[in-house]
Amino acid sequence: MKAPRQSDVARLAGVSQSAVSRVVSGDIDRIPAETQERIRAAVKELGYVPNAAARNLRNKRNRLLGVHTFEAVFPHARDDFYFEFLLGIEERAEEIGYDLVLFTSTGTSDGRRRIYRDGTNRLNLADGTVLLGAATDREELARLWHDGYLFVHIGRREVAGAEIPCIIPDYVSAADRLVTSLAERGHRHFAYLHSGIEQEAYADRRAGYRNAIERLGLHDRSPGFRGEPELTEEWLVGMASGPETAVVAETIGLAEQLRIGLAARGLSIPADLSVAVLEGSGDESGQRWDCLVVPRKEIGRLAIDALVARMENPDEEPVSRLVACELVAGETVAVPPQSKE
Amino acid sequence: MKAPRQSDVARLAGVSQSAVSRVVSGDIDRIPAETQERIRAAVKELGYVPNAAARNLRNKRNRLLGVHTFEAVFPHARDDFYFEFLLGIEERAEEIGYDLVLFTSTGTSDGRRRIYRDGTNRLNLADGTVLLGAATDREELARLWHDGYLFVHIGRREVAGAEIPCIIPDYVSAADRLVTSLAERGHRHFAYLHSGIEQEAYADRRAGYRNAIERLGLHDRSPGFRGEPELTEEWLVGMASGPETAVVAETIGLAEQLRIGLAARGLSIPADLSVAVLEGSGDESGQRWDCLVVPRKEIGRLAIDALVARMENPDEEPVSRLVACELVAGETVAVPPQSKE
DNA sequence: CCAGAGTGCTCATACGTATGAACGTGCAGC
DNA sequence: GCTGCACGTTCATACGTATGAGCACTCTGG
Repeated sequence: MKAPRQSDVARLAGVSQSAVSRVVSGDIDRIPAETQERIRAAVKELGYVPNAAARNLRNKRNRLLGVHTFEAVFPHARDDFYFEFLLGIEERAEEIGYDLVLFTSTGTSDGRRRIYRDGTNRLNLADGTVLLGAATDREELARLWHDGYLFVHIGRREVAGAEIPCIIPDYVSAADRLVTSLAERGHRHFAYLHSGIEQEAYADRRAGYRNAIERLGLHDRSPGFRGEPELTEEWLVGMASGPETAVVAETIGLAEQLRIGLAARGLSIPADLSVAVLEGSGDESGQRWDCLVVPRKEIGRLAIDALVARMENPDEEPVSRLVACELVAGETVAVPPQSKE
Repeated sequence: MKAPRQSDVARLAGVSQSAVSRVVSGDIDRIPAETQERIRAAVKELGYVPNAAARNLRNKRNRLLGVHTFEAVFPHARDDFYFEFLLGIEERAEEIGYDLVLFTSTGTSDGRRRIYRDGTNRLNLADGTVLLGAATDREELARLWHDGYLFVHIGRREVAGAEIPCIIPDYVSAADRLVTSLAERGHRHFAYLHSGIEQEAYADRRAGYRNAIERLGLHDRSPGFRGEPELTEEWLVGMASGPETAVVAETIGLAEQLRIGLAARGLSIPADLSVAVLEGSGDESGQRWDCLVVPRKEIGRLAIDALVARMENPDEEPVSRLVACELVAGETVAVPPQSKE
């Protein structure tokens, strides 16, 4: 009942274990067809299957790629957060013949997931790992980097003293282009709705926004820009009476709040105010916001490719990669109202 | 840059490799606290992390569980087919400290996935595997069984000469109870809408239906029951004029067709005909069918448990397990119309 | 008829870990 | 002062594979 080994096959075929190994793993330059046949027949008869652990130990290669998220995957997959990434990851892994390990064993009682648990790094079971998730633990990232472990991170992550290779949705450029296109439609006075989230992805949006505002000589009066995430009454009043004709919101949620707040004052989008969102809007059938599209599936695929590239070229400097985000038109941007011209 | 091994730690701590192994893996009965301290310090200093491959080779245990589907997972996950199963699988694996391997490398050009590819069985990378999917390949299942590989299948699968351990939604009982509850509301004449799918899960539904019909002495006139899956004009006519007051449909799709066919004749559900479906209806906001609920998440969890149980008790006979499905009331069942009494 | 090259295969070893057996030391008991 | 034992540690080995080096043999060309 025990799984047959190469030596069992060898005995049956009347050759040595190394001959079997050569045939099984394709190193057959000096093995005549007839012997190969004999060995293959024996392999088949015994139902021999290579032992992954042994191969691994010997080769340092697994054809196994890890996926680590700092929270459970599937619950979130449903709200589309991880979903498209996984789709791309799975698709690409399948194409190039790798299996995927979902690191689930690393869960702690508080629902977070750790890479290092009592000193063990489960990740090194895989040849390399794609990390993702909003709740990235920077300390662990730093340690992983210092250990020389092979990984890429989806989304930009800045960690002092470590050069994390990332696949980065280009929010800087997307935000810049979004503002630019609003300016082209005549908007000069902008406000920015700040989510309060302190994370690279949001810093990038803010940078892109600021870039465009300055480059084009536009005017900005943003409560969020100065760091207050809430839509206060005062702000809404200011917005209604002030010169602003366009608002750039970081999230759909903020935009929705804004719409409600405006409606309460008898103002509507986009007639009175144009609103664009720096986030993909999904397919939900509500308001069709002018927004951007993060090519998540593509990013998943690229992450796998980056990982494999690094595996094949261990000496090369790891490098991050920007991925462009498209802007999509919705129904929430128009030319500025005449009343404010 | 190379990862430190136990022997490196040992040298630094001034002990032998085996002492390190003992401390690292918790076999410390005869190692005094002071030595442990020294070793732990060395582990920390070098950033030692156990090599998973070597451990696996030595232990024959991986703490890796496989998930194999005969089609790509994620595309289908979205329509909820795999989703809840995966949710349960991930959840339970996390709870008991296992990682998951998604077998993606086994894809073939035709989109199907194979377990055995040029003789190699990738699955044995994991300690055991959960198999699922509509498109189960029975030959591979049989071979896997004969190879003595450890697995469980989600959903009943019958393969000649092999006793596949399955986690089975109890469609037999659910169908029986469904008919029973219809009978309790006064229905005596039934028809059954047959999907034409030849698979155990549907055979079970049919068996349960038939059981109840016979046990309760009810009347059945089912085109589907005799094997024709289509809703023909004749059948609809027969249904409208015949004595039937209740229809049991295998799928939501069939039920929808039926509703449209009836509407075209001016008949409505449930006023003229009660309809219940032997399938979960999901959350879509359309018609709220009387139907059953397959506890998918629970089944995913049970599959993991069954797998682990078999790992821990290799000698015990593998055994399949039935999981009860609840019936949920919708808006498509009523008492029989007076006109047909 | 010998040097040299090529062919078909095997030997031996390393990968990193876990663990039963064994070894040496110190100490208690008689 | 010898026996026996507990303690702390190391030895030696096995897990299954891949591969460079090496061996025996055959053939070719000069």
